[in-house]
Amino acid sequence: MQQTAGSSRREREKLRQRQEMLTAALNLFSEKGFHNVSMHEIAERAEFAIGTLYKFFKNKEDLYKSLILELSDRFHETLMQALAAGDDEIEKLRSYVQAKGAVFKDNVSTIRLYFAETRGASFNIKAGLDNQIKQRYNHVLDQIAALFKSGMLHKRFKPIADPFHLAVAMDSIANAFLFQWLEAPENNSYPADPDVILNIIFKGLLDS
Amino acid sequence: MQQTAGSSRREREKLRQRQEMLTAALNLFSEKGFHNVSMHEIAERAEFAIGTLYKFFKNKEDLYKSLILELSDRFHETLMQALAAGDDEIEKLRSYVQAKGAVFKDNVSTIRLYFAETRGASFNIKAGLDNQIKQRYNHVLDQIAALFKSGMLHKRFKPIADPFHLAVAMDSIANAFLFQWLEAPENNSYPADPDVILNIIFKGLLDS
Amino acid sequence: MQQTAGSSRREREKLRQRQEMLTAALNLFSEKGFHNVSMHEIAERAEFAIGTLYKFFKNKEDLYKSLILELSDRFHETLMQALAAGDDEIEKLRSYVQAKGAVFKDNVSTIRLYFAETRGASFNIKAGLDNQIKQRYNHVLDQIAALFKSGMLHKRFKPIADPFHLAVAMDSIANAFLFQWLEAPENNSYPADPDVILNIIFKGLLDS
Amino acid sequence: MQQTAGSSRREREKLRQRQEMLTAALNLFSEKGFHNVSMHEIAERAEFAIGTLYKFFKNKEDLYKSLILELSDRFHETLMQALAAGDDEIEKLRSYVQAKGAVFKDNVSTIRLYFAETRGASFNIKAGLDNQIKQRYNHVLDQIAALFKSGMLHKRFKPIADPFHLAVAMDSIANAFLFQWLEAPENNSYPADPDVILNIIFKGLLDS
DNA sequence: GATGAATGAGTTTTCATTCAT
DNA sequence: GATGAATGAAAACTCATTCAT
Repeated sequence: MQQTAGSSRREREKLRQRQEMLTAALNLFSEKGFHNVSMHEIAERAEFAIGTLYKFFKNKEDLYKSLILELSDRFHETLMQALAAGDDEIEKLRSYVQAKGAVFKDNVSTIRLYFAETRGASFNIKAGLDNQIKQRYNHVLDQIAALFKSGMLHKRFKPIADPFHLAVAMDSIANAFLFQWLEAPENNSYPADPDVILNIIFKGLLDS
Repeated sequence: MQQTAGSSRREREKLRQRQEMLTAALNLFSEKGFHNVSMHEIAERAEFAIGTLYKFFKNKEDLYKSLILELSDRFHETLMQALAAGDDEIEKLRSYVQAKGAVFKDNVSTIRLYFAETRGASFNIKAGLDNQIKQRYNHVLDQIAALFKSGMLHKRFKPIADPFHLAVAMDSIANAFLFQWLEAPENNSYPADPDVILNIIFKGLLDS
Repeated sequence: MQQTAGSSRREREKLRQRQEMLTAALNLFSEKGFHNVSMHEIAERAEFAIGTLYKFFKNKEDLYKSLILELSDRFHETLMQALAAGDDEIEKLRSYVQAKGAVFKDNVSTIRLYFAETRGASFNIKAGLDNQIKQRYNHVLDQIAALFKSGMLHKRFKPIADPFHLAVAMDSIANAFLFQWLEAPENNSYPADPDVILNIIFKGLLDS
Repeated sequence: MQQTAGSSRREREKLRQRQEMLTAALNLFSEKGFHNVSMHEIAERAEFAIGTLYKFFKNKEDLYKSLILELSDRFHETLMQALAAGDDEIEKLRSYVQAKGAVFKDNVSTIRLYFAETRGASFNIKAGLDNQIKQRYNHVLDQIAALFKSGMLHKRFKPIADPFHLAVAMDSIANAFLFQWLEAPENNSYPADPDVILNIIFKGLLDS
């Protein structure tokens, strides 16, 4: 028991250290990009010795992948929960769009890094990572598509387009608006008001 | 005349070499990313000595910027022309969406690199470049927004949303669909059929 | 105590390594000149990896400056001490000339490098260094001039020339004789016998 | 005849071109030092194609050596003539010291380069050059020494030191004063007034 | 004979990674 | 188990030199 308890405290301590390293890495990567950050820099920012960093991550790529995966995990969970909240399809979709905006606002630097990855703009990392991220992303899209489909089945939405296409469309508009907002926060209503997005997608879907 | 011809042959020869270098660089960058490609590699792929490469581009960043600017030029022109073709707003927008799909299909590797830049996912390059690209991109968006506005003024479209937002939305859907297509060409109708996109945007704009 | 000792051993070890690098650099520079010696060469001669060299000196110029400054320090101190030894002005000047000869004999390769710098023949290094060295050199000359002046005030020397000019003259003769000796040690009496120099300068100064 | 005339005009033209190249090189070398000047730079400054430069000098070192030798030639001649002018030993020596100052004043940039070589401060150039220069320099020193010797033989000078030593001493004082003047022209009497130097050397030699 | 485009060896410097303490 | 000194492969870039036109 003693042993187990000790070991689990150790475990917790380890996890905390790991988190500190990942946080340092996240901030640095999002400030300067993967290739412009050195392992020494990360170790220093996290206040660990370089050797200790390598005890936790077998190399720079591994550290990067772990980081991205962790972020992906967090966002995925938040978005999936949002998709579940609300009574009908419209409410759920609004909840999703709202949650996405909130997550974005609260994690700008994180997001920039995340998009670098999901947008396929990152050549840094040799495949493999891509796939896990994409699968999760597709999972979200599938959920959204399911809502559109359900809405159509229940005749709440007109069948104006393939549900999956609608999911992709709605999410891409959200992303695009978020980028717009990133550059000129004052001119953009989105992360504050989810209906800007819903309007565009729904005006056609709903009877008028 | 002789002289002029000779001189212009030289010029043309130079341009051809420059193109070869840019092409080699484009392919390598889009395969592996800016930081994972060395100048030696580019020189080798282009079949020139490293020194010759540096005669044409004063450093790696200059080469990269030249490349991106060149591509941006090409796409911008094509898209602007497409926006001008067609009798009414709808035709012009369809023409744009179609042209965008075609350009994308014909320049997949080019595009991947281009998106890395326009999507802001690149930390590689010190500002400056960003701005030129963004300006051009905004120019296109403004043109599209103008079409939506004009359509609304002429009562052809319902004023369901801010015209610029609609422009951003439409273009982001196109981009998103293109990425989908990139990953699974067989499952996606877009680059072939522009109406998939127009449907989503227009169903709300038109009638009912 | 233990701690302090350990830490100071580290320090000492570091200093020893630094010295080894500087020594390797000194020998190479004095053999072949700043521009004909590569950092790899220095690292190799000092039996360190190139990266280790850069841990100690942030770049080639820094290494060079450190080296010159270190040498300058050493010589300056020795010469200043020599100038203070002896009962009267003549003894002090003889002591200086003797010390200078001894230093030269013991540090031929060092000296060659040092002269390259003090003689202004070096375009290698961007200002700054020059100034520190020149200041120190002028400090020595001022001391020597003060001795001549004092000798004149006490009527021990005839006022045949400006004291500072005499200082410059005496030191330049010493340098010139040392160079002569460098090329043909057997034909030259100087570094062994300081009076060869004093004779020339003093025969006019002293009553005959 | 025709041929010869043509050829000799050719010859003269060639020499003029060579001079232009050497002049360009001299200015650049004395501004920035041997290693900080590229062959392209020299060609450009001289307004010739790089290939043409290589027609005249087989490589950079050859160009440098030619330049130094040419300068050495010129100075040597001037100084030797000065040594011959004047009725007695004192006049000849004064003439020499005066000529040296004048040459220096008129060719500051040239001189800087020349000293870099004669002072042994240049590691740039692999031996060989050194020797020719040194021989010429020693030739001058020998002439000066001969004057001191002659003066002693004729009882005009007291035999206070070895004549060659005196020659070295006098010349080194001249050099030293010239360097002092280079740095602060206003504080130094030498190149204007040769007697400052003669005073120091002669006060002991003459009378009293 | 002049030209200057092309070459590629060689230089400085960085940084991921290892391993003795 | 943590540390950080040491490593050296690899990158960007320069420039003396050659040679086809």
